[in-house]
Amino acid sequence: MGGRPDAPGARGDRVRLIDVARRCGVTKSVVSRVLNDDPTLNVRPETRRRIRAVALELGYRAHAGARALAGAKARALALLIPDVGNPVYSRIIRGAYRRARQHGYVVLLAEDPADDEADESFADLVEAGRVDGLLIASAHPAHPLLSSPRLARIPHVFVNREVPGSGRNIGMDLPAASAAAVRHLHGLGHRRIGLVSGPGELQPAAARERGFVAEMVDLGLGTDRIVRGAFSEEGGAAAAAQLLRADPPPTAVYCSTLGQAVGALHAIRAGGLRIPEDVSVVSYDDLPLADYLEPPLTTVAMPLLELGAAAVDAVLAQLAGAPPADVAIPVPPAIVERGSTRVLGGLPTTKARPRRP
Amino acid sequence: MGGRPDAPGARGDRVRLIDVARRCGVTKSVVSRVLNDDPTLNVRPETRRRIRAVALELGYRAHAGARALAGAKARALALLIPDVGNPVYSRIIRGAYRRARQHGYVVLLAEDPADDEADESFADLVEAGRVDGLLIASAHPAHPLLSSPRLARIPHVFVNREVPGSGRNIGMDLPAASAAAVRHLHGLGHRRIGLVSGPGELQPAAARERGFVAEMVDLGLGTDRIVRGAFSEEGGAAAAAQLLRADPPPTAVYCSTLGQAVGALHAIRAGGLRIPEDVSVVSYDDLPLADYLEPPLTTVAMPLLELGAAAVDAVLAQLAGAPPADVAIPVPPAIVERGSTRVLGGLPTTKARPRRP
DNA sequence: GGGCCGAAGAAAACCGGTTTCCTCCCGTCA
DNA sequence: TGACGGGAGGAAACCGGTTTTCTTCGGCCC
Repeated sequence: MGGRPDAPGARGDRVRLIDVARRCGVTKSVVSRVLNDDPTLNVRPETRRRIRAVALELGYRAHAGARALAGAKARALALLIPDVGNPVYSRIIRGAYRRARQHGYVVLLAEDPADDEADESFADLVEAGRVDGLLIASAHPAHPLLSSPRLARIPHVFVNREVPGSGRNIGMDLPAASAAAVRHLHGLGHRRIGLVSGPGELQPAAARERGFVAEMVDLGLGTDRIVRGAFSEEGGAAAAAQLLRADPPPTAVYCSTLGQAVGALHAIRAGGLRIPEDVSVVSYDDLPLADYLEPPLTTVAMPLLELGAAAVDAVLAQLAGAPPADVAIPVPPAIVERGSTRVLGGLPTTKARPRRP
Repeated sequence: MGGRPDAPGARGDRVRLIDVARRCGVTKSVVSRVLNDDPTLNVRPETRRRIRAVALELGYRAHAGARALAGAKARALALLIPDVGNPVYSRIIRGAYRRARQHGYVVLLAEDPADDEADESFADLVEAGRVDGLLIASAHPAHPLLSSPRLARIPHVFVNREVPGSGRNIGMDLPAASAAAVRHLHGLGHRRIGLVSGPGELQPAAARERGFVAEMVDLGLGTDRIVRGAFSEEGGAAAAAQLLRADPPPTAVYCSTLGQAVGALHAIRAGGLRIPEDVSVVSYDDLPLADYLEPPLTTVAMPLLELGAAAVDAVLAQLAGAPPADVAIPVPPAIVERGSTRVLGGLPTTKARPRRP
């Protein structure tokens, strides 16, 4: 062997495929195929072992750009969320991260501008070849991306807010969530149950509303106490205030988001009523914050980690060649009981018969 | 011109540099240099114009991987945040996004595991060549990355939580924030002011505490009402409860995070006291949620958008060859007055003094 | 009219992988 | 003994940019 002009850190001290190859006395093609588990490759187990060991020892990591360039996958997915300030997404994000990592993928989080900037953002990620697939959280129907033909060229799914007819929806059982809330309140003796719903054009708002209506009807209750408001504290406050103006007012309110519930608590109290003595409140979305509201809020917990994971699975399936398909998360919603609900007219301590007032 | 075997979408219908070049009748080197504003290039203005027009028309976008591979920059920065569920980061994120975009960069958000997985996460982003620089939000002193020699090889800054001595801190005027809160309370007549502080080893907690102490001393007030708790609702609740056990208890409390404030409101009420009649509460961090707490929370608003933008500027400066340097955001904190503070003994309705049960 | 110069662009090497197609060698079988 | 076959790995093209070096051409000067 004549000298060794190939110091490990020849350039920029990045460990390259060829560094591993040289150190093993093989060519880079073999190393590449071993590390990628190419089934068509024939090597001695000993060589395979050695390559793996050296790669590990040197801390080799493929250059994502080079890999993407060579026609292989970038091994990255983008998760587009509309508002990074909304903690609802944090659990979805975590679920997605973990599952992606298990598959050797990275999830890049991006805040989705959802306006005319959206195109730019999309181009930066997809058309620049940074990612292989897209998880789109909470796309509203007017989202510019949805009407762009460019979207069709990359595998993608919709999470947390369905796009009807897309055949790419990863959804939870939203109607079941509403039904659970209604049943819970009904079990506590409530009959006049109001709904703080979301904007009519948003699919998940509509789904929760449908579930609410269906369960109310099933229980033989009236469905006229429904007010729609924005998915925000303000929206919840306004909607709740309007519900309370009904005569007779509801004895219980179900809110479509935790943000709305925060606003509703505020409005109810502003109206001179107590929670839960005068009005019980249940909210969709279980978040840590619920524990620290006044009073702590009873919620419907959704399988968000599973949702994120399932979305990753679905995109990876598309990448593997499968046609897109809707996915329903089988985990059912669960009521998390806290202090904002109470047996109708019941004392804090008594056993109160919930069934027939 | 013999036929045209170069259909626009020769492969995978991606518009390549060479597609633009052919259509302009020049070579790709010229196109590349025009689009990157290479000052050493000599072309006719007409050619330059034509190239730009064609690139735009075709919607050309450079492949990030190819670009990174060719030794140029990937034009992406990673923003590592410890908890995507924490809305504090959302404004920093937005500030960073916007500034980065202005410079033609993309910000990739990643949740920083801050444990043994951190290495993997780092490797996935940095060593895979996906990003050119790192914005590290809220690194705590024991963060595995800080002790890794690999960090030194990539431009990076610390945001929102300083790493003493790193010379890479992008910081706000934390002591000024505390001072503003204290002055505000002092102006309302409060003298016994408590502090719900954060974990002692966290730099920002310490900074806020220092500012608090300094201002209290300046005003000739006692600084013995300081309790440290975790940066969480639980931590705030526990710390506030302990403050209230003092004799005499504080008439006002300043909390180091909004999460702690939520817990503190809870604990204060659980102790049978009213806000703001019995205890005034101010919190660091102004977030939309503050408006909807019971009562709406008076806060100290920090220049978070500016912080994110400044962090991007700093990393880009490092990329351009400048040595790393600490940066102080010049924008001062501002008090946002809401319902949780009141003149000491002031009486909207009554004078009530539940001081001694 | 030849030489020189600068403007305008062409050519080619290279980045670090992936992948397809070869080659070489050895054992086996006819 | 020679052809064959498969195991083990080598060689090279290619991905889409960037960057350095080279060429060509026209005009100007002497």
